[in-house]
Amino acid sequence: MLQTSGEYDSKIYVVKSGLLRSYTIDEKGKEHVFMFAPEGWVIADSVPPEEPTTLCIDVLEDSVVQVRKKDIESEHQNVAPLVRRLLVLQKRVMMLMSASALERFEDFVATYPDIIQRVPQRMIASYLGITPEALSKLKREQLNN
Amino acid sequence: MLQTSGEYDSKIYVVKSGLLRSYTIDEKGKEHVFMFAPEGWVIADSVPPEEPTTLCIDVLEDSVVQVRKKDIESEHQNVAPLVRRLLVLQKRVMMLMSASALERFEDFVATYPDIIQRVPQRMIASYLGITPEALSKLKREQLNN
DNA sequence: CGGTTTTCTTAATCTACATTAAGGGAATTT
DNA sequence: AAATTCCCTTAATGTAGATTAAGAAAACCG
Repeated sequence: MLQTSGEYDSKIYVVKSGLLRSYTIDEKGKEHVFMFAPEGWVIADSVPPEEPTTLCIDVLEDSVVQVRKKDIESEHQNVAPLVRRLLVLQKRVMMLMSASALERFEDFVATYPDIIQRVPQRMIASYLGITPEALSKLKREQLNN
Repeated sequence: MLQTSGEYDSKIYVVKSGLLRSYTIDEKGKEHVFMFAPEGWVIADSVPPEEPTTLCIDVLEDSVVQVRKKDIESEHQNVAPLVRRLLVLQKRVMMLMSASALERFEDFVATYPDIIQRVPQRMIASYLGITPEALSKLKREQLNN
């Protein structure tokens, strides 16, 4: 566990190897996966460091992680990764609003084929915004067609 | 209409006055509002300028808009607005995944109280990811409780 | 190894929201 | 002012996915 919600002075985690995950826990105790971060990725809560975090970040595999301070100054040489991240989130929002669970699943498989092998189904379901039961049904229907 | 999907060399629009909107149109011809941008806001498609746009951007009120080139270099003095935008999208994704339509509506009203007055209900419904009919019902139930 | 825990699946029932259809009111056009 | 168009609402019915409950299969563990 690298970060729970409500903490201050949140960091940026650069994944050298392994697999990290960020998520929230709602009032009913249900987890909602925000993103997965395999090697080469960066994961962080976008809140400013002086505000309490909303995301939890934990480790799904043995990992080597570089912990970096949120320093607006030191980041300003490259906005490119931030814009890339914006595009990913833009697409995610549009998929959640306009695509069915099956379409979102197929897009996820196509976009992150390696992650499927490495995390439990229920976390993929959570990322897609559906229950593990619904995902299980989806996959069966996909096979029968 | 400032931008339709499929165009190249997309711009950044800085809203001096008035109200802009970005959205997609799906295969069934249905619009999905991605965001509203009143005065002081910036609106853009996050795709790199050499790739085709996915969003349409149009004008909901008479507006004064500054059109800016997407120049990674010229932007790099301030990453703060990009991080702020990331936080907005992070929250939007989590709301779409974990909150009911009513909760999303109440959050929208609390966060953007001025926008409600200025845009048709069906666009707010679209932003929330529901139909105008569902929003209409929601509001009635909200009054009766 | 057997026992416990976690993960995944199946199936029945339920519910939030979509779809379809219709009507009414306000604004705009002729 | 009649006609057209746009916007919002109501209500009936339909459906994707949630919930609940149960069992099977795999992973973990004493």
